Amino acid sequence: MKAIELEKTYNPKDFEDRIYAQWVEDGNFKPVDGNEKSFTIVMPPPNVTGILHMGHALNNSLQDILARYYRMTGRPTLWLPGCDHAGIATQNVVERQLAKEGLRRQDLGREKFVERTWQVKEKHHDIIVSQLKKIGSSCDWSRERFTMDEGLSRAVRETFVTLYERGLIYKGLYLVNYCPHCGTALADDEVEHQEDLGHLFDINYPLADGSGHITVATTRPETMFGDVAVAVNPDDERYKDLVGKMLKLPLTDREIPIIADSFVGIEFGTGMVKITPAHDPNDWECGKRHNLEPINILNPDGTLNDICPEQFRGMPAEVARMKVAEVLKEQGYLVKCEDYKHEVGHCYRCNTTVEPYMSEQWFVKMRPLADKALKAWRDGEINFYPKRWENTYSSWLENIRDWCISRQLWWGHRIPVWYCEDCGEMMVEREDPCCCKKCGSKKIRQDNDVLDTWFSSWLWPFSTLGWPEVTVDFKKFFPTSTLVTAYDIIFFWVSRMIMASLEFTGKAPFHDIYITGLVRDKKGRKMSKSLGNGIDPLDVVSIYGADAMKFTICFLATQGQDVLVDMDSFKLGSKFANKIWNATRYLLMNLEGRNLVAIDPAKFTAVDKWIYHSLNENVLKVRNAIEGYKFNEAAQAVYDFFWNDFCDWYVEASKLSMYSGSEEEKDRLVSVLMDILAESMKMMHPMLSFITEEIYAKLPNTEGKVITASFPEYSEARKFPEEAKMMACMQDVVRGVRNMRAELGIGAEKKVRAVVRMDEAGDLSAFMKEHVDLLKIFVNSDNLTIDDSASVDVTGAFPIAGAGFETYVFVRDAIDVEKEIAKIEEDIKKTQALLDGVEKKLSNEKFINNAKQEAIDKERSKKAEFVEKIEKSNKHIAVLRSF
RNA sequence: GGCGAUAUAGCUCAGCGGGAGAGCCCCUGCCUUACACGCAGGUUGUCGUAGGUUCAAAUCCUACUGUCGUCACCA
Repeated sequence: MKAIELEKTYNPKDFEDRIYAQWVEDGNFKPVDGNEKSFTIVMPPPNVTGILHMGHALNNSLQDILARYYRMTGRPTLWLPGCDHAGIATQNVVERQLAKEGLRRQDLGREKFVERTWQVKEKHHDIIVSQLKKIGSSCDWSRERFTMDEGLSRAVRETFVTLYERGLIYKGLYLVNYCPHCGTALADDEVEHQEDLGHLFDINYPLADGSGHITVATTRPETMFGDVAVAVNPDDERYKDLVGKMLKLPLTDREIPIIADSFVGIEFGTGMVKITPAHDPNDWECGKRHNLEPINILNPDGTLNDICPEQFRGMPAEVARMKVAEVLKEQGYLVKCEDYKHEVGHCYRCNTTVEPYMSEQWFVKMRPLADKALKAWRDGEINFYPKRWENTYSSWLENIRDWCISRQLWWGHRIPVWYCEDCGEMMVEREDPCCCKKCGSKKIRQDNDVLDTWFSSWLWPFSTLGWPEVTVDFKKFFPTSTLVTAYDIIFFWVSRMIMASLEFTGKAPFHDIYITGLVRDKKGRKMSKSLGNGIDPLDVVSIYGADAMKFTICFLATQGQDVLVDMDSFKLGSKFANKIWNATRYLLMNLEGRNLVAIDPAKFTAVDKWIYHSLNENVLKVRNAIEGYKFNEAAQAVYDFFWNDFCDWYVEASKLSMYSGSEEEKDRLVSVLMDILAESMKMMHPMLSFITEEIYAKLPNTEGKVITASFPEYSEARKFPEEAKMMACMQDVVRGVRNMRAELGIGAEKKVRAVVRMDEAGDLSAFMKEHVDLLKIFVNSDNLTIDDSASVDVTGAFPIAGAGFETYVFVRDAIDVEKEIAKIEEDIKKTQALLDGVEKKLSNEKFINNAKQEAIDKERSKKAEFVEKIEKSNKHIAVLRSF
């Protein structure tokens, strides 16, 4: 046959896009039919707020590796892609756009605003999809979903109504977290606590009977207009007599009582707390206990409302705070103001300070759902990798609170509840009603609020497969196999999916949860826009190629560790891909004039057996690593095999026969090389998808595509442990001589004479003899003898110790005898130390009695080895002295 | 404050009961007709500190110290 030419340099741009398009065209990402157990991943849907960052690249690279691997094992494999509408986040993006045009969403009106948001969604969606394609994601685009598409919207409505029917959704007036900037309520976990520098004010409240005053401490004096009481601890001796008395609330004409409640800390501040149920969670609870009517002092935009004295109305709370303090001071009520550090809630989307705000909202009763989710975990239905995240999961579920699901936004699933304006009837409906069910009036209006984004996301693993319909896909691919996600959304998403899935399908939505680390820069900082330390995945692909990116990520993705990268990090993958390319180019060149023959194990040389053995062992490593989510180990295994074993030793060894072997031997060897190469492509494909596909197509011994090929099996027939050991000995000889040459400065131009003296004539000796010509090349010798009868005179030769043999190199002239002796003596010292350790163990009765037999045997063989080495070294010193 | 993670070569990290490993860096030779994104050779570590368990500990346990992450916060 003719040589097959490969471009001189590895240039992924030449083929990545072409190959991706071909995969899509051939439907390679669609699950195959079959009775094998299916493997399913649903992609964590990226938000349509922007474009993908390195975190997405990490996440999707790992999912891609899993999908490609399981696809190659023959299981019907589905990786389902999609995007999330990301309510608040996307709405914010659009509102920021509008702000640049000097507009607010109210200026457009709900309908126009939502329309515009859809446009933004489309734009970002298209970018996200093109990015996922660029990085090589093998997801099934024909099944792509969006959280607001028709099917998913139906699932959302079904869920809402069903939960309502089951008594798990309720509406009520509660104190919720409210973001004045986003203008909506938030769930508890959407609030991030950050340390803020504020002030602690001590304010005097006069007793109504004029008998003096008490002092309360607060960080928020402006909320005093909502005060309904002052509380003290019932056990606080100082204030016992005051309980029940009335206070005059400064700046108002109201009077409030002093009450006793055990939540008040005696030690803290003055031991007296003003109670503002409408603006503080603790006060809210306290207020409920004492039947105190909350007084709301804020407008929805966070400014003070008409309940407050006129001079403060319309002021944002933070402005009012200092103003109120000022007035209090003027009037002599403020007695102290000191700087104070405390944790304050912020909106996780816009970072605005969150206000506890009393309003009517919809909630999901979580306790019953959480209990099911805890049970499923305890029953072993879900496994976290790494395991420690299970604590995070369980402790959150154990302390769960009801979930506020209504949002005062326009972008999202509108709450499927209608109110009759005539009779006040409330209807919770699967289908839009046309009129009031009770009075028949057509004057009905739908609830203005939309649902929390996560209310659609938590259905993702089954809504995307057609639920609530029991579709073919749902039956085949649910429950899914693995979820790959980052740890920052275990609460938001992972645990809620488990709850929803158990509630509605009766099954956990996935078996395994692989929690990735976060992508950080080289200094360990989170990648962020404000720091400007982010890396664009597309830049990485553009510079190094998609394979280089995925392989590097895989190599660095150790379970539970964050991944630290900069642009240069991806050289690792790039270099490896380049190596694969060049090795292939060389091997394909050598096809010139050759004929491929069937691989015949009976004709394997010992070195052939070794490389198959190594391939086999690494196949096992890769399989175990991927199945156990140890991505770095899988990458390490293919790297070691292909580079260190195949290229550095096997291909180098093959050159001998390639240049001087018989025609028949050359055909046989080339065939073996092609076989190993093809097997390597299959083994590496999940991690290096494009280059392996490109090469696989060029190999003369392959048919079809590597993406649809079978992943190599671990095979008993490829186990050759004896040959592997002998090869290791040969490598020892080679390394020994090369080392000596380098140390003595014997250049490549100078050939040496060498004798490998075997301790005995056995298999190892036969192996060395079989490969004597190879040894000559490896050590650059023109005269090398394998001597198993000690018949060759080695007087004056430089000795190198080995296990089962000694190597003598005739380089008398180059040697600095004293230096070499010193080196060997140093070596003996080290070995002696090891030997001492071993002997100590072996003479220890307890060790002999307690250790496993194999451990004892190992120590014994180590002892023998050390003794042999020291003996040989001593002999070699004598040899050197005789020079 | 609770919980959790982590501390191994100059850097980033594997290893997690029986002779210290990888990648990058560094040093020395080499453009050996696949690859200088390369080849060959080499250097580098009280495996955080102190105890404990064990015949044996980088590996298990405890405490401490540093770093990081989370949850919860008392006005």
